[in-house]
This record gives sequence, structure tokens and C-alpha cells, in this order.
Amino acid sequence: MRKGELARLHIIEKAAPVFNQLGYGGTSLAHLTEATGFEKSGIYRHFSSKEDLACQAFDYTYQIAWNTKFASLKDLSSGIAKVEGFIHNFFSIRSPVPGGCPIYNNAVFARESNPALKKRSQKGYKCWVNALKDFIDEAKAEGEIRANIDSEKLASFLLVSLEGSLIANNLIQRVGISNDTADELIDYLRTKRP
Amino acid sequence: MRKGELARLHIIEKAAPVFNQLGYGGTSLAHLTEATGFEKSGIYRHFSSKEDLACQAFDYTYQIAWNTKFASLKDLSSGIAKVEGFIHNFFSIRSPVPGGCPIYNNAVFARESNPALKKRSQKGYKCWVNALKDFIDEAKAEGEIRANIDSEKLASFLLVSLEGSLIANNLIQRVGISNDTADELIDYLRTKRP
Amino acid sequence: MRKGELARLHIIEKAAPVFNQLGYGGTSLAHLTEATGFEKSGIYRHFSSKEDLACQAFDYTYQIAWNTKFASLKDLSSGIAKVEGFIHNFFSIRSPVPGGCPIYNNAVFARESNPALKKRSQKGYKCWVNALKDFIDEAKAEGEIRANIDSEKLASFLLVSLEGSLIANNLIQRVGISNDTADELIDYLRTKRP
Amino acid sequence: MRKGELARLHIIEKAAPVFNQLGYGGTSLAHLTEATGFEKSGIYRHFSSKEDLACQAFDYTYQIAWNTKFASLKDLSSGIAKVEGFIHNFFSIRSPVPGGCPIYNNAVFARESNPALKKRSQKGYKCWVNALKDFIDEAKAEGEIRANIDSEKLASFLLVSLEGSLIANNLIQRVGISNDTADELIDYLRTKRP
DNA sequence: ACCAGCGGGACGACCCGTTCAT
DNA sequence: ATGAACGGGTCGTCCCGCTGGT
Repeated sequence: MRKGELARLHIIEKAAPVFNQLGYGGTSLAHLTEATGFEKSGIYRHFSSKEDLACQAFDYTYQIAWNTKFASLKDLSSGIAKVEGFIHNFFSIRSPVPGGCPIYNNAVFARESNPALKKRSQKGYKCWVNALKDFIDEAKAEGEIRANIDSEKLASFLLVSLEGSLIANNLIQRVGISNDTADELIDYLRTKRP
Repeated sequence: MRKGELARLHIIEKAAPVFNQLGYGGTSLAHLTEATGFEKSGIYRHFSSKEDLACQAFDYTYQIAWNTKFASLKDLSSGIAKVEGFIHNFFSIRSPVPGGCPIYNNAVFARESNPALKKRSQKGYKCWVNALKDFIDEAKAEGEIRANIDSEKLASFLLVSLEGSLIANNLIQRVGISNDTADELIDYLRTKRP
Repeated sequence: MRKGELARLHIIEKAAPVFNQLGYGGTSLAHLTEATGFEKSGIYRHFSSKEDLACQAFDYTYQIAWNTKFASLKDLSSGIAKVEGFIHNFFSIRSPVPGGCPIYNNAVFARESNPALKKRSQKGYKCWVNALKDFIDEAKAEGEIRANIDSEKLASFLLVSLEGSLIANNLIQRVGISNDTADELIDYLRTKRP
Repeated sequence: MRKGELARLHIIEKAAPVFNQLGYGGTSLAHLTEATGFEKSGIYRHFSSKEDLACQAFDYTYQIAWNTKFASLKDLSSGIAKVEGFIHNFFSIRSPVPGGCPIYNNAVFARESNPALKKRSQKGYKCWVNALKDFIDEAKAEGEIRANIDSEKLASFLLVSLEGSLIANNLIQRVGISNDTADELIDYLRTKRP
């Protein structure tokens, strides 16, 4: 791999947690130079603008979040196991990029500004809901969830609860909230069985 | 009321929606001068700093949010009605201060910075959970919810789901998410009955 | 006069020679802070941008140049005296704003950029040609210049020669060029008499 | 010719019009990389600095300007024909390097900075005046111009008028100015005949 | 008491000309 | 002949005191 490509990846890797924790507006180039060890112009060699870097950093963080949450689910044998696995992963497996879920962070940070990041958030949200919906449909086909349940409605409910819980967990430093939410959701899932 | 006090209130009233929509870091004094009609020094006469104003604006927004969500519930006759009323209010009654829920906005915005605002968010969150917990306890005493249910756990679950849903609703411009979440939560509550 | 208005005039007065000598692109805000004694933000309080200041500085320099070249001519009794007076003034009366004629400076400086300044240059050029043309027409009416002479053609010829000479004079530090040009032009004018 | 020498010439050829149109300060290396197709470091292989390249580009532009203006005059039979030929050439034969006359451009652009370019402008100016002076002396010897005429004075007058006219022509997009000036100068020359 | 006007110093993102290893 | 990296520069905005008038 070329040296420059390595530098690009290095910068993304170091910038991602900063953006994820401080937001786009809260992150200055000074933060980035410190985090990456590069001078400003060194960064601008690899990215056309702060926004460009922020987008690539988002993609990086998003991808990692996706992997940590979804990767292990493929091998599970049933749809219901995948849903429950997702709920479990959501809190217990910490992403190597600190700062919480990039989708929700940017949903708030970039509310009025930064359409590029907002679009990424929207796309990511829909993608996760769809993935959950597929799990639920799988569970339906396996007779583990009643057929009359609205899969998408349930999927989005699961996700917003988890995300909302993550933020609360970050706000109040008490891990219990996440566990409680996971418990409740698993509990709730049971009520959807035939 | 003194003239200065009126000016103070006017500034808060005009600044609150700006802070709530753009966040603390995203709001500049230029925004505030435009929104309030005052010069910077006019603002600084009534508030010691931008942070001071932001805190008072938060309190203002918070109080209004509280009123719009909780005020109408006092007259309801049963705990379960209050909980369901809260869920209903959460989406259907729009606060006069646009930009969503100040508690969650600042939970993300001020994650690493601005301890004053973060503390307010934390306090607000706990307060709302407690209020919900009281409703649930009331419902328990009335025999509408099983006694073995963990009130606080359920209360926090309700809140994080609602808040998470509000953000998603803001991200994806589809009102359905909120209604779906409300449906699911009401549905879930039923499973907690004796 | 208000303090701010005084500051505005002070900045223009100090900035004008810098712009006139170094051009728009060649003048940095660092130059301006040094010349004016103000910090950048002090300058930006009175001018919305560097370009804004440059335009006002141009207007100032232009006005002074006009005054030094044209003011004394009003009292002269004949058109031919005014034309010759202008030629004389063009070199002998030095503008208090050093750096030569703003019209021609910006004609070259702003060739491809800065439409605002270019338009000012164009307008100024036309204005001076017209003023000279009026003098020539006056001389015609007085029978001092042949009626079949193209006034505008002659006017523009006088101006471009003077301006071209001024630049050469600035390039080669030999005052003779200006005097020579003045001599030649006066000489030439005589050949246009009846 | 070596490959490197070819590259050097290529860069000069492409850079010259950029410098001539935007000036030294107005031309950035980004402009040059785009114009030449070379990377910055590729340019620095052949030129020690931006200033070095600018000087060589000036020399190139100057040489071409000289050729287009003076080359065809050699074969003319009389001094007066050469002078009139020069006046004619000055506007009608366009140099392949756009942007006007490098001598005058740099006389203004580099007024206070860039002594290397300024010296080139000065040298070029003197050279052109001398060439014209030689033509005039030739015309004198041929009895076409009065012997008591100051050759150098007349030569410099011709040049500054032409140059001044060229700039005006560039400022106001009306070709007439140049033709008018040419007419006037030819006219004026006639008054110098015996 | 109130507040408009003014000014400052630090910092915002971004681009400059240049060097060095490859 | 290039790609990577730098240090210092660009213009412009940040939040915040001070002065002075009403």
C-alpha cells in the first residue's frame, strides 16, 4: 500500500473518534492536527476539506459500528436469535470508536447544517432498520413471531429505543439503563410470539 | 416589572429556540443579536457570558417542555391514564420552542464540553424519569400494573424510547415513527397489567 | 462626528496608499493592520470585507486625484488653458496618496479579478476623458481648436499618453519623462489650432 | 535537445501567459501546475523558485513581444516607415502571449516588490525607447524628420502613449482607443517633418 | 440603570511557496 | 518527475470587555 494511502487511513482513524465525540462543528482543525500528528497542510493533502474528512470519518465509524453490531449475527441459526443478539451487541460490544452511535450523534449535531453528514445519518438509520426488519421477517417465517406483526414498525421501535437508551446511558453514567432497556426489549419481544 | 427584567426575559425567549436548534457551540453571538434585536453589550448586561445565557435559555426551554408534557396530566384520575397521557403528549403537543427536547439535545451537544449544560440535562432526565415512576407507582397502587414490575426500569424505558423516537422522527421526516413508537409503548404497557 | 465614523475615515486614509501602491491582491490584512494601527476585527467592524474596504479606499484615492488634477481648472478662463492646465497638473501636483493614478493601477492590477474595482476604474477613466472632452469642446467654441477635430479622440489620446507616461516615470526614476510628455502634448495641441 | 530542456521550455511557454495576465503576486503555483500539467515539484526541478520561473517567463514573453513588434521592421527602407510600422504593429499584431505588454504589466504589478522583475521591466523599457530612437535618428539622417527634434524625447513619448493606450484598451473593451491613438501619433509625427 | 458602539486577541478553515525522499 | 509533508500565511469570525451617551 502506498505511503499516502496509509497516511489517509491513519488520519481517518485518528479523526473519527474526535468527530464522533465533539461533532462536526465542535471539532476544529487544531483538534485534528493534535489527534493525527499531522500539520494542517498535511491533512489537506489527503482531504479536500474538513467536511470531506468528516464524511470519510463518519463512514469509517459507521462501518465499524455496523461490524461490531451485525457481524456476529450471521452465524446465528434463527431470526429471533439474531434480533436478541443485536439487542445484546448494541450495548455489550463497545465500538473501538468512542462517542456512541455515529448515526444518532449526527442526527442531532447536524440538524440544521451539514447536509452531507445528515444524509449519511439518514441512510444509516434506514439501513439498520431494514436489517432488523429482515431478522424479524426471518423470525416470522420460522413461526417465532406472529405473522400479523408489522415488521418495520417493530424494527424501528427496537432501534429508537436502543439508540435513545445509549444516549441516556452516556448522559447518566449508570450502565443500568442499557441493561434495563435490553431486558425490556427482550421482554417485549416475547409478547410478540404466537 | 422593571425594564431590565423585561429585556432579560425577552432575550431568553428569543435565544432559547436558537440554542435548542443549533446547540451551544453552533450558536454564535451574531445569531443571538439577530434573534434578540439587541447588541452584544446589551446581552452582556443581563448575562455574564454566553454560557450563562445558554443555561437560562435551557431552563426556559426545559420548563416549557415540562409544562406542555406534564401539566395536563395532573387532572387525570388514574396512574395508567397519566402514563398513557404522557406518551400521547410527547409527540402530539408541540413545544412552542422548536428544536426537539432540550434534555436530549444537550445530552449529545454538550457531551464533552459545557458541564453546566450537561448537568442540567442530567437533572432534567432524572426528573422526568421520576415523574414517570410516580405515575407507574400510582398505577401499581391502583392495581393497574403488576406489583412486581420495576417502576424505575419501566419509566426509564418509556422515556428513552420516546426520546430516541423523537430524534429519529427529526432525522427521517416521517411522522409515522413517533406514532408507531407510541403504539408500541401503549401496547407494551398492557402486558404489564395484572 | 461619531467616533466610529472617524475611525472609518482613518482606516480609509491609511489603507488607501497601501492599496494604491501594492494593488488589491498585493495588499494583505497584515499590511492594513500595520498601516491603520487597528486589529483585524477593528477593521472588520467598519468594513464588511477586504474588498469593501478596497472599494472605499479606491473612491477616496480617486476623489483626491480628481481634486488635485481638476479643482484648480475651474477658474481658468479658456478651454485651451484648462487642457494645458490639466497636463501641467497631471505631473506637477502630487496627490497626497502615493502610488500613482488609481484608475490605471487598477486597470492592470484587477485585470482578471475583482470586478468591483475594475468597474470603478472603467467609470473613472470614462469620467476623465469626458472632462477633457468638455474642455476641448470649450476650446473649440472659443475658436482655439479647429472645429473638425474629434474631441473625444483627442481627449482620450491626451489621457492615455499622460497615464502611460506616469507609469514610465514610476518605472524609470527619471522625472524627465513626464516633463517631456507634457511638452510634447502641449506642442501637439498647438498643431490642432486653426 | 535533452528531455529536461524540453520540459523547461514547455513550462515557460505555459507559465508565461499566466504571469502576464495575473501578475507575479496573482499567480500561484496551483495556477502553474494546472497550466503546465506538471506537479509543483516537477516545476521546482527546473526552476529554483517561483521568482526564477517568473523571470524566465518574463524574458520569454518579452522576447516574443519584441519579435512581433520589431522583427518585420528590419526590411523597411526608411526610418519613418519603421516608426510608423512600429505604431501599426503595436496594436494590430497580437502577441501569442496574451495579457498585454509585459514591460508595463510588471511596471505596475511589481512596483514595490520583486526587484528582479522590476529591473527587467526597466531594461526592456529603455531598450524599446532606444530602438525607436534609432529609427528616428535614421529618419533624421534621411531628412524626414527635422534635425532639431530630440530623438529620445520623441521616442519615449511614442512609447508611453502606445503603452498607455494599450492599457486603456484593455480596461475599456473598445478597440477604437488603440486605433485613435495610432492615428494621433502618426498625425503628430507629420508635424515633425521638415 | 441601561445599552449601543467600538475594539481586541485568539482562533476558525484553508492555501501559500518550498523541501525531501522516493 | 512525483507525492508527502511543513510552517507560515490568507481572509474572516469568535466571545468578550471597555467607553461613553441616554
